[in-house]
Amino acid sequence: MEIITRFAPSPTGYIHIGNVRSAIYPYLLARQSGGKMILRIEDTDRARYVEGATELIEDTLEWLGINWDEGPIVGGSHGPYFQSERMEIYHQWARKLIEQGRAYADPTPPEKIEEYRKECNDKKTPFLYRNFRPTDTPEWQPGIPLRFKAEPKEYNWHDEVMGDLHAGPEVLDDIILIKKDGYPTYNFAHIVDDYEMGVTHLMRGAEYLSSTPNYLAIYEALSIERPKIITLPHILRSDGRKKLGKRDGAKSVTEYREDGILAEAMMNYLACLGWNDGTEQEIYTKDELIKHFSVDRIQSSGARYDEVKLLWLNGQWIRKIFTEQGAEALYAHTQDFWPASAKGSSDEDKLKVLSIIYDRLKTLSDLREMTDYFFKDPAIDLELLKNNKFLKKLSEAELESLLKTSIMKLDNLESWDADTLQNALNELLAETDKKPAELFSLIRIAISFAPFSPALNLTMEVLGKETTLARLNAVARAI
RNA sequence: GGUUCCGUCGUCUAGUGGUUUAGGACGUCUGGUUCUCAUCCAGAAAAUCGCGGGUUCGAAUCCCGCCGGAAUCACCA
Repeated sequence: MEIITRFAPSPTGYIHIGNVRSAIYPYLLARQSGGKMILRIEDTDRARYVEGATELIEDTLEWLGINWDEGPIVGGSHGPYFQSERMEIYHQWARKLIEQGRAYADPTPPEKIEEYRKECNDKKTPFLYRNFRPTDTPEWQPGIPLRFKAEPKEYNWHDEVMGDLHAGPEVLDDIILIKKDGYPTYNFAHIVDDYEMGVTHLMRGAEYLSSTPNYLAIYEALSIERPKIITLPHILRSDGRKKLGKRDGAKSVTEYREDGILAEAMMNYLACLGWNDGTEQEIYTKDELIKHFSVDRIQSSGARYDEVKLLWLNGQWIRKIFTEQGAEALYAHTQDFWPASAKGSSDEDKLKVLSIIYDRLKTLSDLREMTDYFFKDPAIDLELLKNNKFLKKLSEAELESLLKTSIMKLDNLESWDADTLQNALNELLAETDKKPAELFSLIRIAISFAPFSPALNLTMEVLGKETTLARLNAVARAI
């Protein structure tokens, strides 16, 4: 049987890291089985609709490398894929329920319902609408909401992640199927759509766990087979045990892209948050995830979101891409992350800088802070020199003479490559009788005035002879 | 409050009755890689397996109770 999964977001804003996983897992499952993944836009709440949100969702998925076989843009044989365009389908299924006496139009005004609710709260009894079911129900027509007529009983079902679940009759209620504006609720629409679209594996967050018995009742009343239910545990806030949501400052996935997180790292981190293949592997490519993913190894407990580990993984991926795919491959990801000073520089120059600095990057945006001195002369800060823990014991005269000796030595070099420079630096150590910590610190600070930089000979090579000597001279004069 | 789910190092996790002195990863700490920062390498600290009973020769693993946390209880999804 072909596996068909779906990701069904509502276009109410960006996709945040708390809920992308409900797109990643269905994708992995569909791809590994040669099945299909459907993207469906659940836009039945007109009040919460956000212009452009659909495009943002599509863009986010695309960035992550998640493509869909049916849905907006690509089309498909089960469309339309926007719920707002499927009204007639919902109404047909609704009429079926009415004919069977399993749904009724509810004329009760909202204020009255509030009263019922309050009454129950005051008496500290659970509020179940079916206890207040109106006796006299009109013909269903636009402007009146349609409710399911619950037949309370026990439900036992199997969840591929949570195992065998059970719920008593007290959770079954007369939930709204169609709102008074004619739009279906999620509760009804997703059941109809999943069935019509042939979804075989339903993956969704744990927040739907407690309403599942009500869904089961609808499948039953509609006499349709339900998909396998796969409940994904929550991703928790890093500072507590609460579900991570937008209100907790859950960042959008695109925000991480802007911060220089690689899509590969994002996918890797999220996929492994709450899932593992039982081995000790930590770094997974998308293809490896597709190959090794399995639903029965998804955790049933929530996992805390840990940005520090994401950062580590991102560093791993930066290095992995560089060493396995080459400097150019990594460079292709860096366009938006260079400092303003690099604007006029050639790709060739930036590639050279990247090649010696890449293993220091945690995020691509670190480039902005870490590479500025390659592209423009740094401001001379003598305090930085004089307060250095190795240099502060040297007098100004000594510093100046060391610089001049170094300049002379370097100026006489015939070629300017890393090996030649390392040799020259080693010779300088012997000639000046200084420790590496002293001489190298001096030169390093003088040419960069940065808190850190790549190996000295590499930095000098990339900077070039002219720039290196000019900066050393400037510092020698300033002392 | 009702209902439901969850509970192994600080965090993510391995573990499905004995090879477990509970393994790995992030983080932390220490040392090494001729300067810095990072990488990399080596090492350390870190979990009475939520608690209490039981079953068993033997339990993180099975059963019961309790405790703690979370989710949900909308004409939102």
